[in-house]
Amino acid sequence: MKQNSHLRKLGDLQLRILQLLWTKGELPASGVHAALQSERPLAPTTIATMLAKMEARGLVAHREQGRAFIYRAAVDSGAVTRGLGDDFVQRLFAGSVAGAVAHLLRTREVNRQELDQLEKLIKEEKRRAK
Amino acid sequence: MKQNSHLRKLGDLQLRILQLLWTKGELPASGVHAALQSERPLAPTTIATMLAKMEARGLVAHREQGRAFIYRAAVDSGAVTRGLGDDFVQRLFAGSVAGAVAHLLRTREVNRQELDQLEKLIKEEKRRAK
DNA sequence: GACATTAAACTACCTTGGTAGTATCACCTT
DNA sequence: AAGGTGATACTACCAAGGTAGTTTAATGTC
Repeated sequence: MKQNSHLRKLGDLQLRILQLLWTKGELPASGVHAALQSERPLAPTTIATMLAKMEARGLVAHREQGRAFIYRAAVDSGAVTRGLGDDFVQRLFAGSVAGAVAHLLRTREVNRQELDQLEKLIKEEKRRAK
Repeated sequence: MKQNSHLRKLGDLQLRILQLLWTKGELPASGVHAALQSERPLAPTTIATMLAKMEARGLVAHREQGRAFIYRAAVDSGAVTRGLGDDFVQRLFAGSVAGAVAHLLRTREVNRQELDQLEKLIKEEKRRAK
């Protein structure tokens, strides 16, 4: 069993950067800055610093192309989502996935169509769980 | 609509203390320390400091009984769960509750019985959402 | 070759959760 | 009255996320 316990905590900016790299594949530091510019008007140095910290933590990696650093994600999207999901379920619902799901469904608006899809998903899971 | 955006972030210790107060109702600082002793062997001063910080943030409140401070939660359990849930859904699934639920169900073991209950819950939601 | 441009490295801060040592204060006991 | 005990107050630190200024290295341009 993979122990992704180290990616249970992730700051907002770090997560956004990872999400960006997951969709774009690779980006120079300046490209990350540019892409985030509209939603987060940060200084280029801020992005560079963050990337360096993230690399030290093993979240991203880079290669050099001339003088530019091209960054890419070094952790899997699924693993991160999984890790943060574990944290959520663990902290608030004592590890009960069903409890977490029930809370989400009960306290939020989910439209008809989505409910249908979820119902179908549950049927599949039942079949699989046998 | 209540905007509980301020309780979207909560440290582990802070959450544990709140959970304790929600179940116990009221506790002196020393009682909080005692109750958490086994799972977190922290100094009494650590608990006291944390409670003070939490009070400054409006998470708990206290009354004095003699020289003892009796603490109680100042925020609702539902509101906190809701806030942290919002954060989870927002950050990882762009606000899609169905997406979050689907991920949780797909990537984790949920036993037959729980799946049955969830199925029932979805039917209820459908009826309500009409 | 001097210079402007651009990207990154280095350095420094602020904030917050978490942790705890030391000081203090009120009360109880003798 | 003196001293012990229990509990909070005050103060200080550390680590990590986040933010950005200043410096340095490489590139292209005139």
